[in-house]
Amino acid sequence: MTTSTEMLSVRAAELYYEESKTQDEIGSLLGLTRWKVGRLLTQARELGIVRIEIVHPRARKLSMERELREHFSLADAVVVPSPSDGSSVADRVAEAAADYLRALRPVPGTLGVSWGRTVDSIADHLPQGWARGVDVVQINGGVSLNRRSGTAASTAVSIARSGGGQATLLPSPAILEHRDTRVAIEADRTVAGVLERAAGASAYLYSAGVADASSVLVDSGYLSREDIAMLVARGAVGDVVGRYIDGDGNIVDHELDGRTVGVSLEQLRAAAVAIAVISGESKHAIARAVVSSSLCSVLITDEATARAVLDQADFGTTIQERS
Amino acid sequence: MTTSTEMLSVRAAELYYEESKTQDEIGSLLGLTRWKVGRLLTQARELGIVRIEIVHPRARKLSMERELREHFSLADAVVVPSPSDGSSVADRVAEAAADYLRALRPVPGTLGVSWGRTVDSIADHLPQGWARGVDVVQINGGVSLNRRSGTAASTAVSIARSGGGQATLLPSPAILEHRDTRVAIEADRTVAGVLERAAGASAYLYSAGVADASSVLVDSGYLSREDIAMLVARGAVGDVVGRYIDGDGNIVDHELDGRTVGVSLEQLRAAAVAIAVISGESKHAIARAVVSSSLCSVLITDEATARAVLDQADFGTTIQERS
DNA sequence: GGGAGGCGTGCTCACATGAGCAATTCCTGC
DNA sequence: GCAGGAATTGCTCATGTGAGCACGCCTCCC
Repeated sequence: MTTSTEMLSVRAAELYYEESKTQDEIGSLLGLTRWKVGRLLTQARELGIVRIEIVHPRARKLSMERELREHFSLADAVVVPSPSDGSSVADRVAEAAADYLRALRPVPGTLGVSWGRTVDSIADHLPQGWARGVDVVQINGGVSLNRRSGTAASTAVSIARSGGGQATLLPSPAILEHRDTRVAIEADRTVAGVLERAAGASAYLYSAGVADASSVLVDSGYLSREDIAMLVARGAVGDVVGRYIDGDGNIVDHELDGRTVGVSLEQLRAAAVAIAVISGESKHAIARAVVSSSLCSVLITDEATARAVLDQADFGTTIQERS
Repeated sequence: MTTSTEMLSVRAAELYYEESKTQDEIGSLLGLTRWKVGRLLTQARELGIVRIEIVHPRARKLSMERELREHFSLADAVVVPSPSDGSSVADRVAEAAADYLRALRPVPGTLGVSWGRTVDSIADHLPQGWARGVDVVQINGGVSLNRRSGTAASTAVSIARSGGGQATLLPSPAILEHRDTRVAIEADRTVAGVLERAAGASAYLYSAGVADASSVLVDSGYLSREDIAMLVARGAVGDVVGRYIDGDGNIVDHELDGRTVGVSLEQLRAAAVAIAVISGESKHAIARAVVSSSLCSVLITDEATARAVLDQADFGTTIQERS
């Protein structure tokens, strides 16, 4: 019985979706009433006999977005499908982030941004005139120790320029050698002013880094490979605005954190709009940490990362990760 | 412009097919009229952004079936999708053939069948009582030279038994050594009677063989590897009811054909219902030959073979195959 | 044997949708 | 700058479709 119903479902689905016949026609063709055909089609869809797929580089996974919003009380989520061809996931996610910013309402008067490859790529994808009068503030210390210097600044400036506003840069290293220096520099009028602007931003945009030697913070000379190894040993999964956190979103090394300049994690958590853009195989752990510890109100990511985040959620948060 | 319309199509398709929202909900969501949304969806389907697929082992490719019917004036065609997993295509095609026979109307009073792996597999898939009172006649000489003997008989008997009718076997070798012997045996009252019944069958069911050393005719000792090599050299692509034909459906070796017992190709061509069941990579050429020379009125095959047959048709029949 | 409950079926009705058409806009060539 | 034509848009209307309901059948349990 079941098998013959299934066969009818298949035939009905073929006639309906491939031959675009009406349910009535299918009914008389298969000797069924049109309501029966309707039910068979519903069944075929439920059983997954009929698979409807949206294939487009800029398609999104709305069902996963909904799950993310619900599980983690996010204000919003954007999930980009993992590409079947080899094209770059990071690029597509950056594009989606640019789209999101562009459509963000209310338009933020001041946008706090971090820096790094991801944010830089988002800046590249923002078209000229994506907004009118969006000012940009850096929310963590810039890179300035080696050849890479200037990237952080150019990211912020580029976003501000295309958004028709002014960029305010944070004239400070990301991490200082002594806590006292950090306190001193933050007290400096210029820096204090920027941090104040940053604190008052109407939206934040940032990414997250992985806790390994490939980090931009290592690259820039702020941290050594040994520092990273130590952080990992203490449970760090990655960093957000230069601050290393563990799987539960807690600061791993308070001494290090005390030497780090910029917006605090508490400020991010309290923000109305905090957009985290995190993608890629290596960033699953840090994405989980960011989302589950409410560091963002909006997550923009790829399908694989979203699945990793949700899978953890399904098993409950009590299950510990094996290291 | 085009790109933004495309994006709207994608968004609309997502909301419609994944979120099952109504078109005017989508309209108000995207700030469009509901007619615009309808048009976007049509466009999305036409552009292939929305891909609807029917995934089921017993699904069929109705569009290819239609093409086959139209290109080759077939009464009917059945095309089974090529399985994505490793499961046997031959088996699925045999199952489809059994389904087809079962549903065939009017029910044939007498069914002429050939023998071989394919027909045997079809017999296996016919359920007990698939018809009431279908008599079966063999349409070509049986296997009788080696251990395999009996298969041909059992195929026919099995089909007849499950179809509630009697089997009439053709008590003759498939190929004789001398033409005169063939004439003599065909004149014999018993054999002549069977051939007459075969000629009067209301439907035929047969497969086709490849012209290579793996042929059942070689296996059974009727032909040597050298014979096959000679046939191939003369353009043979395979055999139908023991008769070797070239790409255009012509008998390759009239001398050999004169020694072959059974229904002639002309009889098959003239038949109202001649069901050819041909599947598998190696049988593309013979399938093309059978279909394009009208040896069957119904083709049952797999997707890949159907595509091969149709591709040839698209290029026109004038293009010669390179050997 | 008889009743209760569950399941499948056919139907009504309200809603969703596509075809076809007028109105508008946009473009193009003069 | 403007007329003509093509494309696009909003609409009417007929049709297609799914939700919900009533009926009958089957089964299971008393």
